[in-house]
Amino acid sequence: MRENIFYEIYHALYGFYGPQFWWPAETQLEVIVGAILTQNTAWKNVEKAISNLKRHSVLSVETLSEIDEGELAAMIRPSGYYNLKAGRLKNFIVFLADNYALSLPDMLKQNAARLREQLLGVKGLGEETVDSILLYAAGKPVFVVDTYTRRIFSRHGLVEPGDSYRNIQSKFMKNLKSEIKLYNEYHALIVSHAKTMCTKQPRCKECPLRSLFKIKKGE
DNA sequence: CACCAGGCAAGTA
DNA sequence: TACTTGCATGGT
Repeated sequence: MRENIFYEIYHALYGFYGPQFWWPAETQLEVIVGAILTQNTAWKNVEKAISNLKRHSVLSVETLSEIDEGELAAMIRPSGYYNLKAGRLKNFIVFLADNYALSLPDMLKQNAARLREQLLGVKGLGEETVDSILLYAAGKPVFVVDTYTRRIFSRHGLVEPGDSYRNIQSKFMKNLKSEIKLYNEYHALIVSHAKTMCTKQPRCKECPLRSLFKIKKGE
């Protein structure tokens, strides 16, 4: 009895890259801030921005709620789209104040489906950002879909290129047990794979997925 | 020099 | 509904 392909890929990636220890952050707030700052942005630039926030001691709910948006924008400048993202961070803090009295623990205790809907209502938080918060900050069993997931899995014919976010997400969640650790590692492994192998050396001999697929022509 | 990176919202047809 | 565009820095 052969396990399904979603598990096979997971085990192949895990065996090759090992545990990823995600999310790279010290606190739950740092996960949330990082999730917003990394939107269409290299993580290395996000690290610089977060480092600035720590250096100025503004990586707390209270200080973020009080800091001037322009000053905040200046600090996160290295992460790009800094005016936009300063506004998005503020939008989140205002949401937290209005709905959870600025209590991050209270927010993270909320029912996953309800919290997802609430966060999607915050301007600047889309599906990937929200699901990253749910999984990596709140510890909810929610699978995170990103551009790498789309690229790799559509290339291998497991999802359609035009599939909606929710559609792709449900394919993973139907084929995998609802386990936080599994979802955590899987998404992180996809990112690691995409960064280290997939884009740089497509179909190279060392690819851990090589034996699992007959790669479609054209790429 | 061009291109991309752990997206999202708003505008257009 | 399905495209297109603006947002912006820093690395390759």
